[in-house]
Amino acid sequence: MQKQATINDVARIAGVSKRTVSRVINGSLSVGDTTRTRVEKVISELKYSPNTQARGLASSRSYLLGLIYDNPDALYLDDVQRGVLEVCSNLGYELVVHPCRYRSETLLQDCLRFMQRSKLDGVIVLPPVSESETLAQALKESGSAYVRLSSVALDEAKHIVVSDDRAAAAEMARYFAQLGHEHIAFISGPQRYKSSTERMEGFQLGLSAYGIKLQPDWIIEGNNTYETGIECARQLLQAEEKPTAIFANNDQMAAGVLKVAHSLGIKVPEQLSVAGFDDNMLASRVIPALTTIKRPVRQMALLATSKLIMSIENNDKAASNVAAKVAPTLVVRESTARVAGSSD
Amino acid sequence: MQKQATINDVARIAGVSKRTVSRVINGSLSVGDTTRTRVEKVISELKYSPNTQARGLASSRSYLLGLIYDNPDALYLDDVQRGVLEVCSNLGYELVVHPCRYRSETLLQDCLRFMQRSKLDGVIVLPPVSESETLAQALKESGSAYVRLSSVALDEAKHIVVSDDRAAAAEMARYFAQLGHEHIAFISGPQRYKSSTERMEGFQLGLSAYGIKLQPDWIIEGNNTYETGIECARQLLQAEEKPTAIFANNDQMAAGVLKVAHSLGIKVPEQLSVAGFDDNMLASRVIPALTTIKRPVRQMALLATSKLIMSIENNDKAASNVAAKVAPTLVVRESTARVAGSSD
DNA sequence: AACCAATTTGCCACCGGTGGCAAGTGAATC
DNA sequence: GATTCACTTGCCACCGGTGGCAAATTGGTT
Repeated sequence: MQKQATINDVARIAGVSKRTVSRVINGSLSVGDTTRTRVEKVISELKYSPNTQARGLASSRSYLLGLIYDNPDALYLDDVQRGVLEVCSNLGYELVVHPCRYRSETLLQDCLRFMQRSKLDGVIVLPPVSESETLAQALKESGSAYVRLSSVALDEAKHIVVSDDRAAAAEMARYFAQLGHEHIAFISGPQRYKSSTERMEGFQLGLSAYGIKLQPDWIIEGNNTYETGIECARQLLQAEEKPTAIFANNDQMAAGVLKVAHSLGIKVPEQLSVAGFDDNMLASRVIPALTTIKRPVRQMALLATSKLIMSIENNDKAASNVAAKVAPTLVVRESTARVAGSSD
Repeated sequence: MQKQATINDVARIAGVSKRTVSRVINGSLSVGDTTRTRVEKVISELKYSPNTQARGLASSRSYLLGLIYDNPDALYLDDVQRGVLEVCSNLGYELVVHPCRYRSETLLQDCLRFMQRSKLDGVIVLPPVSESETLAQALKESGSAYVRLSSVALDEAKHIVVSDDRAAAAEMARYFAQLGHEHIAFISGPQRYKSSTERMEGFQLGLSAYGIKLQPDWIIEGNNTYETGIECARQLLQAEEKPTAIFANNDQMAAGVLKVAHSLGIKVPEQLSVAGFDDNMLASRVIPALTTIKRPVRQMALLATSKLIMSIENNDKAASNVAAKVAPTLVVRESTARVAGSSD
């Protein structure tokens, strides 16, 4: 357990003051070339690396980012995290993960406390927590850097990355319509989340362009889990009159639909078309592989992190200039087909 | 952006010295009851919470734990992370995640640098990085607290949580044998990882108890991904002579087997039994649902984190006393059946 | 040679806590 | 009433950096 070299050691050996060493570390302009070289040499010889806590204490920077989320799908979280970490490690930041309860009364306290306890330089907020305007407001007021991921443009460009779920859902509608489906059901996510309502509205809008209307009893609300996907699918598929196509708010629930269809002996896609939303790993693993909407999660994470770091490093304009919107795309696989008995 | 209360504010208002406030915060015994109460009142009125950086600087504690891993399965990582976070948030720690490259030359530097840069109090190391003895050695020498997750007991009890994958694989062997299978193939993980060899050896050992021997050309090495699962399954199932059962080193590869079997028109489990290892979310989603081995990942994470925090808080004996071993268990679902044509 | 501005460098206070030790307090003991 | 001792409390230095400002150096002008 050898002791860590300090800035004083470097200063002493290089024969300069610690203030100068500090300047070298922080890439200050006003350091003579010879001095800089000498100091850098000593730094690398001593394998010196500055104490982040001391640095943070003095400069109120921690090089720590936070990721705030509430019980996300494991696959989604993993994608996001990978993306964020990629940028972080390139730019010298570390990532602290922080689950929380969106619906808790103490969400605000909890998140703010988290930020100040760990002295984070900024946070990335995932849905559905990102939909909380009170949290966003509190973050803004506390002067923290933050970026939200969302399905709706809720904030200024520098604070948000949005995916146009509405348009994507409309595209799925168009695809269904073109396959000749008219009896279509939708398994929605919790209606209290914007991402759910966006997708539903987009889907309805898309269908209406073809004169198709979702019957109210063919809109069922799940909570985005596999289990509720199963429940909703049972309701739909055990009824007298069955839809020929089901669009689920995410891949997990779509997988549930496949399971129920299989257990009822309903052939997918011959008798029933099924589609999901996300295009996560599950979508390609199941049989038949799911037609779905690919959300560019990783890309959103990259954008969000870039924005965040730019706004931390006091370059808000640059942060605003990073693209703030991404477009999910339709991915056609095996779970959808032309409606039985229709020609094109 | 209101200013944060400091220890001095609390001290002034409570009419005590900051040293006393510090004592209250740290739960020191030698503080009078009346004083303590008064200070606590002020603390909560001011919503004071100590600055972790300053605290860390003075006491060399950061209340930050690290999670070190290399490209794990998303589902595995999520399970671990949830478990770790559960303990963390109860005990006032935060978690910093740190992916790294196991096979990189700079693994050691990278990890040590990570630890000292962020002044972590301790780290949890996941397989396969946990199998690196040089890293473990370096951690020990640097005096850092650490706990490894592994399939083999590589370290002292206080530094490790192991799952007995060998025994679990043997149990799968027994199960296969009892179903009457004799023509059995195994899709292994990368042989450079102990977790892979443990499972393979356990499986072989288990089979040998029934006089069954794995033919060399029915042992194929994948790399634990779905894609290699598919490749390996093709090799096995397109051959002249096919196995009646395939055991894959993990669920991802088992899912690949299901996909290939389906595309070749081989019925699972009627013509082919398939089993995986992990029991992650995927296992129950696929059709037919996978028979597999449930690894108590979350439990391992909980144990590891408890151990880690105990050993940080200087109670190594207690850390050693926390159970260090967990037993994965067989979960029978729909993908396995008695071999065709056999009675029991 | 004297002067000046621009550039480099150093000094010292400070960030917000903790640790060691001394001082103060009150009750018990003689 | 004086002495002792255990228990509380306060003082001050220190952790390892950064920021503001002054000092020193540099080189170009007049």
